[in-house]
Amino acid sequence: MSRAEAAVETIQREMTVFARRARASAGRMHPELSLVSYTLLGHLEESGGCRATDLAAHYALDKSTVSRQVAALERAGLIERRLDPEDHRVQVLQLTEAGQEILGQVTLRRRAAVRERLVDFPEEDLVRFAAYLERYNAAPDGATDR
Amino acid sequence: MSRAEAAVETIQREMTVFARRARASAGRMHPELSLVSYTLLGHLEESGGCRATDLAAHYALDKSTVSRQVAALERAGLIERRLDPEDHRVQVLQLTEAGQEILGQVTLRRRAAVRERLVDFPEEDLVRFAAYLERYNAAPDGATDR
DNA sequence: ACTTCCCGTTGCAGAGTACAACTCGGTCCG
DNA sequence: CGGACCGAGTTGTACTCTGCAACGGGAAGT
Repeated sequence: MSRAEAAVETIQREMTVFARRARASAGRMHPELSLVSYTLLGHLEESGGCRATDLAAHYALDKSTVSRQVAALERAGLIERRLDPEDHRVQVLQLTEAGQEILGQVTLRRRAAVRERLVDFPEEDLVRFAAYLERYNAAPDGATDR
Repeated sequence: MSRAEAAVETIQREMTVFARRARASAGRMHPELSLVSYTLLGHLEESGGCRATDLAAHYALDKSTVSRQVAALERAGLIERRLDPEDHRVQVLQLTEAGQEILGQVTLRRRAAVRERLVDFPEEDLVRFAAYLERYNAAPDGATDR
Protein backbone atom coordinates (compact mmCIF):
# COMPACT_ATOMS: atom_id res chain seq x y z
CA MET A 1 0.00 0.00 0.00
CA SER A 2 1.51 3.27 -1.08
CA ARG A 3 1.90 6.25 1.16
CA ALA A 4 -0.98 7.92 -0.61
CA GLU A 5 -3.22 4.91 -0.16
CA ALA A 6 -2.42 4.72 3.49
CA ALA A 7 -3.39 8.36 3.79
CA VAL A 8 -6.65 7.66 2.01
CA GLU A 9 -7.40 4.85 4.45
CA THR A 10 -6.75 7.15 7.34
CA ILE A 11 -8.93 9.85 5.89
CA GLN A 12 -11.84 7.47 5.54
CA ARG A 13 -11.46 6.05 8.99
CA GLU A 14 -11.02 9.32 10.81
CA MET A 15 -13.88 10.92 9.00
CA THR A 16 -16.08 8.14 10.23
CA VAL A 17 -14.95 8.52 13.80
CA PHE A 18 -15.65 12.18 13.54
CA ALA A 19 -19.11 11.61 12.16
CA ARG A 20 -20.13 9.15 14.85
CA ARG A 21 -18.93 11.35 17.65
CA ALA A 22 -20.64 14.35 16.14
CA ARG A 23 -23.90 12.50 16.06
CA ALA A 24 -23.55 11.32 19.60
CA SER A 25 -22.68 14.68 21.02
CA ALA A 26 -25.32 16.52 19.06
CA GLY A 27 -28.03 14.90 21.12
CA ARG A 28 -26.36 15.95 24.34
CA MET A 29 -25.46 19.46 23.32
CA HIS A 30 -28.76 20.56 21.89
CA PRO A 31 -31.55 18.08 22.33
CA GLU A 32 -33.98 20.44 20.69
CA LEU A 33 -32.14 20.34 17.40
CA SER A 34 -30.97 17.06 15.94
CA LEU A 35 -27.79 16.95 13.93
CA VAL A 36 -29.77 16.71 10.74
CA SER A 37 -32.02 19.58 11.61
CA TYR A 38 -29.08 21.69 12.61
CA THR A 39 -27.35 20.92 9.38
CA LEU A 40 -30.38 21.76 7.30
CA LEU A 41 -30.92 25.02 9.13
CA GLY A 42 -27.29 25.87 8.62
CA HIS A 43 -27.57 25.19 4.96
CA LEU A 44 -30.61 27.40 4.67
CA GLU A 45 -28.85 30.22 6.39
CA GLU A 46 -25.78 29.86 4.27
CA SER A 47 -27.67 29.61 1.03
CA GLY A 48 -30.24 32.20 1.94
CA GLY A 49 -33.12 29.87 1.20
CA CYS A 50 -33.43 26.97 -1.15
CA ARG A 51 -35.68 24.15 -2.26
CA ALA A 52 -36.15 20.85 -0.51
CA THR A 53 -34.76 19.07 -3.52
CA ASP A 54 -31.55 21.03 -3.24
CA LEU A 55 -31.12 19.91 0.32
CA ALA A 56 -31.74 16.32 -0.63
CA ALA A 57 -29.18 16.43 -3.40
CA HIS A 58 -26.57 18.17 -1.33
CA TYR A 59 -26.74 15.74 1.54
CA ALA A 60 -27.54 12.65 -0.49
CA LEU A 61 -30.83 12.22 1.30
CA ASP A 62 -34.06 10.92 -0.09
CA LYS A 63 -36.57 13.62 -0.86
CA SER A 64 -39.05 11.98 1.48
CA THR A 65 -36.60 12.26 4.33
CA VAL A 66 -36.08 15.91 3.67
CA SER A 67 -39.79 16.42 3.34
CA ARG A 68 -40.36 15.07 6.83
CA GLN A 69 -37.49 16.97 8.36
CA VAL A 70 -38.73 20.13 6.80
CA ALA A 71 -42.23 19.49 8.05
CA ALA A 72 -40.89 19.08 11.57
CA LEU A 73 -38.87 22.26 11.36
CA GLU A 74 -41.87 24.11 10.13
CA ARG A 75 -44.04 22.77 12.94
CA ALA A 76 -41.36 23.99 15.32
CA GLY A 77 -41.62 27.40 13.75
CA LEU A 78 -37.98 27.51 12.69
CA ILE A 79 -38.52 27.74 8.97
CA GLU A 80 -41.26 28.78 6.61
CA ARG A 81 -42.14 27.68 3.14
CA ARG A 82 -43.04 30.10 0.44
CA LEU A 83 -44.51 28.99 -2.82
CA ASP A 84 -42.34 30.04 -5.70
CA PRO A 85 -44.54 32.38 -7.74
CA GLU A 86 -42.76 31.27 -10.92
CA ASP A 87 -43.34 27.58 -10.38
CA HIS A 88 -46.04 26.38 -8.08
CA ARG A 89 -44.44 23.02 -7.62
CA VAL A 90 -41.55 24.62 -5.80
CA GLN A 91 -41.39 25.63 -2.18
CA VAL A 92 -38.68 27.99 -1.16
CA LEU A 93 -37.57 27.31 2.39
CA GLN A 94 -36.35 30.06 4.62
CA LEU A 95 -35.37 30.55 8.21
CA THR A 96 -37.79 32.37 10.44
CA GLU A 97 -36.50 34.75 13.06
CA ALA A 98 -36.91 32.04 15.65
CA GLY A 99 -34.93 29.72 13.43
CA GLN A 100 -32.12 32.19 13.10
CA GLU A 101 -32.15 32.65 16.84
CA ILE A 102 -31.90 28.96 17.68
CA LEU A 103 -29.40 28.30 14.96
CA GLY A 104 -27.24 31.10 16.24
CA GLN A 105 -27.25 29.79 19.78
CA VAL A 106 -26.41 26.26 18.80
CA THR A 107 -23.73 27.43 16.44
CA LEU A 108 -22.04 29.36 19.21
CA ARG A 109 -22.07 26.36 21.50
CA ARG A 110 -20.74 24.05 18.86
CA ARG A 111 -18.13 26.44 17.71
CA ALA A 112 -16.84 26.88 21.22
CA ALA A 113 -16.56 23.14 21.66
CA VAL A 114 -14.77 22.66 18.39
CA ARG A 115 -12.48 25.56 19.08
CA GLU A 116 -11.53 23.90 22.30
CA ARG A 117 -10.42 20.83 20.44
CA LEU A 118 -8.64 22.86 17.83
CA VAL A 119 -6.97 25.17 20.25
CA ASP A 120 -3.50 24.05 19.34
CA PHE A 121 -4.06 24.20 15.60
CA PRO A 122 -2.34 27.21 14.15
CA GLU A 123 -4.72 29.33 12.13
CA GLU A 124 -2.88 28.46 8.98
CA ASP A 125 -3.53 24.76 9.52
CA LEU A 126 -7.18 25.39 10.22
CA VAL A 127 -7.57 27.21 6.99
CA ARG A 128 -5.79 24.52 5.06
CA PHE A 129 -7.81 21.81 6.76
CA ALA A 130 -11.02 23.53 5.80
CA ALA A 131 -9.80 23.93 2.25
CA TYR A 132 -9.03 20.24 1.96
CA LEU A 133 -12.50 19.32 3.08
CA GLU A 134 -14.17 21.70 0.70
CA ARG A 135 -12.05 20.46 -2.11
CA TYR A 136 -12.84 16.89 -1.32
CA ASN A 137 -16.56 17.45 -1.18
CA ALA A 138 -16.60 19.60 -4.25
CA ALA A 139 -14.87 16.92 -6.29
CA PRO A 140 -16.41 15.92 -9.63
CA ASP A 141 -19.43 14.23 -8.24
CA GLY A 142 -20.08 11.58 -5.70
CA ALA A 143 -22.25 9.19 -7.56
CA THR A 144 -19.42 6.78 -6.99
CA ASP A 145 -18.80 7.07 -3.33
CA ARG A 146 -19.22 9.39 -0.35
CA MET B 1 -15.98 36.13 12.77
CA SER B 2 -12.27 35.65 12.57
CA ARG B 3 -10.54 33.78 9.82
CA ALA B 4 -9.99 30.87 12.17
CA GLU B 5 -13.64 30.78 13.18
CA ALA B 6 -14.74 30.79 9.60
CA ALA B 7 -12.44 27.86 9.00
CA VAL B 8 -13.94 26.03 11.96
CA GLU B 9 -17.41 26.58 10.57
CA THR B 10 -16.35 25.19 7.26
CA ILE B 11 -14.74 22.18 8.87
CA GLN B 12 -17.92 21.35 10.73
CA ARG B 13 -20.12 21.79 7.73
CA GLU B 14 -18.00 19.87 5.28
CA MET B 15 -17.42 17.05 7.69
CA THR B 16 -21.15 16.65 7.94
CA VAL B 17 -21.61 16.64 4.22
CA PHE B 18 -18.96 14.01 3.97
CA ALA B 19 -20.57 11.86 6.63
CA ARG B 20 -23.99 11.95 5.04
CA ARG B 21 -22.69 11.08 1.62
CA ALA B 22 -20.59 8.29 3.02
CA ARG B 23 -23.61 6.77 4.67
CA ALA B 24 -25.68 7.06 1.55
CA SER B 25 -23.11 5.53 -0.73
CA ALA B 26 -22.27 2.70 1.64
CA GLY B 27 -25.66 1.16 1.03
CA ARG B 28 -25.20 1.30 -2.71
CA MET B 29 -21.61 0.18 -2.85
CA HIS B 30 -21.82 -2.81 -0.56
CA PRO B 31 -25.31 -3.67 0.55
CA GLU B 32 -24.02 -6.65 2.45
CA LEU B 33 -21.99 -4.49 4.80
CA SER B 34 -23.49 -1.39 6.36
CA LEU B 35 -21.30 1.56 7.09
CA VAL B 36 -21.30 0.71 10.78
CA SER B 37 -20.42 -2.91 10.19
CA TYR B 38 -17.69 -1.94 7.81
CA THR B 39 -16.27 0.48 10.30
CA LEU B 40 -16.31 -2.02 13.11
CA LEU B 41 -14.66 -4.67 10.97
CA GLY B 42 -12.04 -2.17 9.97
CA HIS B 43 -11.38 -1.31 13.55
CA LEU B 44 -10.98 -4.95 14.45
CA GLU B 45 -8.52 -5.49 11.68
CA GLU B 46 -6.53 -2.44 12.55
CA SER B 47 -6.45 -3.19 16.24
CA GLY B 48 -5.95 -6.91 15.80
CA GLY B 49 -8.90 -7.73 18.02
CA CYS B 50 -10.53 -5.86 20.86
CA ARG B 51 -13.47 -5.85 23.23
CA ALA B 52 -16.96 -4.68 22.47
CA THR B 53 -16.61 -1.98 25.07
CA ASP B 54 -13.59 -0.57 23.29
CA LEU B 55 -15.59 -0.25 20.12
CA ALA B 56 -18.39 1.47 21.95
CA ALA B 57 -16.04 3.98 23.53
CA HIS B 58 -14.15 4.70 20.35
CA TYR B 59 -17.21 5.42 18.28
CA ALA B 60 -19.31 6.92 21.03
CA LEU B 61 -21.91 4.20 20.67
CA ASP B 62 -23.99 2.62 23.36
CA LYS B 63 -22.81 -0.79 24.39
CA SER B 64 -26.16 -2.28 23.51
CA THR B 65 -25.81 -1.00 19.98
CA VAL B 66 -22.40 -2.55 19.65
CA SER B 67 -23.68 -5.76 21.16
CA ARG B 68 -26.33 -6.09 18.46
CA GLN B 69 -23.97 -5.16 15.67
CA VAL B 70 -21.46 -7.67 16.88
CA ALA B 71 -24.13 -10.32 17.14
CA ALA B 72 -25.10 -9.69 13.53
CA LEU B 73 -21.52 -9.85 12.35
CA GLU B 74 -21.03 -13.09 14.17
CA ARG B 75 -24.19 -14.57 12.67
CA ALA B 76 -22.80 -13.58 9.30
CA GLY B 77 -19.62 -15.44 10.14
CA LEU B 78 -17.42 -12.41 9.77
CA ILE B 79 -16.11 -12.26 13.30
CA GLU B 80 -15.75 -14.60 16.23
CA ARG B 81 -15.77 -14.03 19.93
CA ARG B 82 -13.25 -15.64 22.19
CA LEU B 83 -13.64 -15.59 25.91
CA ASP B 84 -10.69 -13.93 27.50
CA PRO B 85 -9.10 -16.66 29.62
CA GLU B 86 -7.95 -14.05 32.11
CA ASP B 87 -11.34 -12.50 32.64
CA HIS B 88 -14.45 -14.38 31.74
CA ARG B 89 -16.53 -11.27 31.52
CA VAL B 90 -14.58 -10.20 28.48
CA GLN B 91 -15.06 -11.31 24.90
CA VAL B 92 -12.26 -10.65 22.52
CA LEU B 93 -13.56 -10.03 19.04
CA GLN B 94 -11.61 -11.04 16.00
CA LEU B 95 -12.07 -11.23 12.28
CA THR B 96 -12.61 -14.62 10.75
CA GLU B 97 -11.08 -15.44 7.43
CA ALA B 98 -14.37 -14.72 5.77
CA GLY B 99 -14.44 -11.40 7.57
CA GLN B 100 -11.01 -10.48 6.31
CA GLU B 101 -12.03 -11.49 2.85
CA ILE B 102 -15.14 -9.34 2.76
CA LEU B 103 -13.47 -6.44 4.46
CA GLY B 104 -10.67 -6.57 1.93
CA GLN B 105 -13.05 -6.51 -1.02
CA VAL B 106 -15.08 -3.64 0.30
CA THR B 107 -11.98 -1.72 1.22
CA LEU B 108 -10.65 -2.02 -2.29
CA ARG B 109 -13.88 -0.79 -3.76
CA ARG B 110 -14.10 2.12 -1.39
CA ARG B 111 -10.50 3.03 -1.80
CA ALA B 112 -10.85 3.12 -5.55
CA ALA B 113 -13.83 5.41 -5.27
CA VAL B 114 -12.12 7.74 -2.88
CA ARG B 115 -8.98 7.76 -4.93
CA GLU B 116 -11.02 8.84 -7.88
CA ARG B 117 -12.21 11.84 -5.97
CA LEU B 118 -8.77 12.59 -4.67
CA VAL B 119 -7.05 12.09 -7.96
CA ASP B 120 -5.88 15.66 -8.18
CA PHE B 121 -4.64 15.84 -4.61
CA PRO B 122 -0.89 15.72 -4.51
CA GLU B 123 0.37 12.99 -2.23
CA GLU B 124 1.74 15.57 0.11
CA ASP B 125 -1.68 17.10 0.61
CA LEU B 126 -3.22 13.70 1.20
CA VAL B 127 -0.77 12.97 3.94
CA ARG B 128 -1.32 16.33 5.55
CA PHE B 129 -5.08 15.97 5.29
CA ALA B 130 -4.91 12.61 7.02
CA ALA B 131 -2.68 14.04 9.71
CA TYR B 132 -5.12 16.85 10.42
CA LEU B 133 -7.96 14.42 10.87
CA GLU B 134 -6.01 12.20 13.19
CA ARG B 135 -4.90 15.16 15.18
CA TYR B 136 -8.41 16.44 15.46
CA ASN B 137 -9.85 13.15 16.60
CA ALA B 138 -7.04 12.49 19.00
CA ALA B 139 -7.59 15.82 20.72
CA PRO B 140 -7.98 15.84 24.50
CA ASP B 141 -11.30 14.19 24.70
CA GLY B 142 -14.59 14.69 23.03
CA ALA B 143 -16.89 14.78 25.97
CA THR B 144 -17.59 18.30 24.83
CA ASP B 145 -18.40 17.88 21.21
CA ARG B 146 -17.79 15.59 18.26
C1' DA C 1 -55.27 18.21 -25.12
C1' DC C 2 -51.99 14.43 -23.99
C1' DT C 3 -47.90 12.79 -22.43
C1' DT C 4 -44.04 13.29 -19.82
C1' DC C 5 -41.32 15.29 -16.31
C1' DC C 6 -40.44 17.32 -11.85
C1' DC C 7 -41.54 18.63 -6.83
C1' DG C 8 -43.25 17.26 -2.90
C1' DT C 9 -46.16 14.09 0.39
C1' DT C 10 -47.50 9.86 2.46
C1' DG C 11 -47.65 4.75 3.56
C1' DC C 12 -44.70 1.30 4.74
C1' DA C 13 -40.84 -1.21 6.34
C1' DG C 14 -36.21 -1.72 8.11
C1' DA C 15 -31.89 -0.25 10.27
C1' DG C 16 -29.50 2.15 14.02
C1' DT C 17 -29.69 3.96 18.52
C1' DA C 18 -30.32 4.97 23.31
C1' DC C 19 -31.86 3.93 27.89
C1' DA C 20 -32.94 0.97 31.49
C1' DA C 21 -33.22 -3.41 33.69
C1' DC C 22 -30.93 -7.69 34.18
C1' DT C 23 -27.29 -11.60 34.30
C1' DC C 24 -22.90 -13.13 35.21
C1' DG C 25 -18.08 -13.07 36.47
C1' DG C 26 -14.55 -10.39 39.35
C1' DT C 27 -12.83 -7.70 42.98
C1' DC C 28 -12.68 -5.80 47.38
C1' DC C 29 -13.34 -5.54 51.93
C1' DG C 30 -14.90 -7.26 56.73
C1' DC D 1 -15.91 -17.32 53.55
C1' DG D 2 -19.72 -13.84 52.44
C1' DG D 3 -21.72 -9.88 50.96
C1' DA D 4 -21.31 -5.44 48.60
C1' DC D 5 -20.00 -3.46 44.65
C1' DC D 6 -18.18 -3.02 39.81
C1' DG D 7 -17.71 -3.93 34.97
C1' DA D 8 -18.92 -6.53 30.43
C1' DG D 9 -22.51 -7.89 27.72
C1' DT D 10 -27.50 -8.98 26.62
C1' DT D 11 -32.25 -8.06 26.09
C1' DG D 12 -36.72 -5.41 26.11
C1' DT D 13 -38.67 -1.26 24.54
C1' DA D 14 -39.39 2.79 22.07
C1' DC D 15 -38.09 6.31 18.93
C1' DT D 16 -35.77 8.53 14.97
C1' DC D 17 -33.82 8.43 10.49
C1' DT D 18 -33.95 6.72 6.15
C1' DG D 19 -35.20 4.71 1.64
C1' DC D 20 -38.44 2.91 -1.67
C1' DA D 21 -42.68 2.96 -3.89
C1' DA D 22 -47.05 4.92 -4.95
C1' DC D 23 -49.42 9.05 -5.61
C1' DG D 24 -51.19 14.13 -6.42
C1' DG D 25 -50.50 18.31 -8.87
C1' DG D 26 -48.30 21.77 -11.48
C1' DA D 27 -45.30 22.61 -15.65
C1' DA D 28 -43.46 21.84 -20.22
C1' DG D 29 -43.17 19.87 -24.78
C1' DT D 30 -45.49 17.80 -28.72
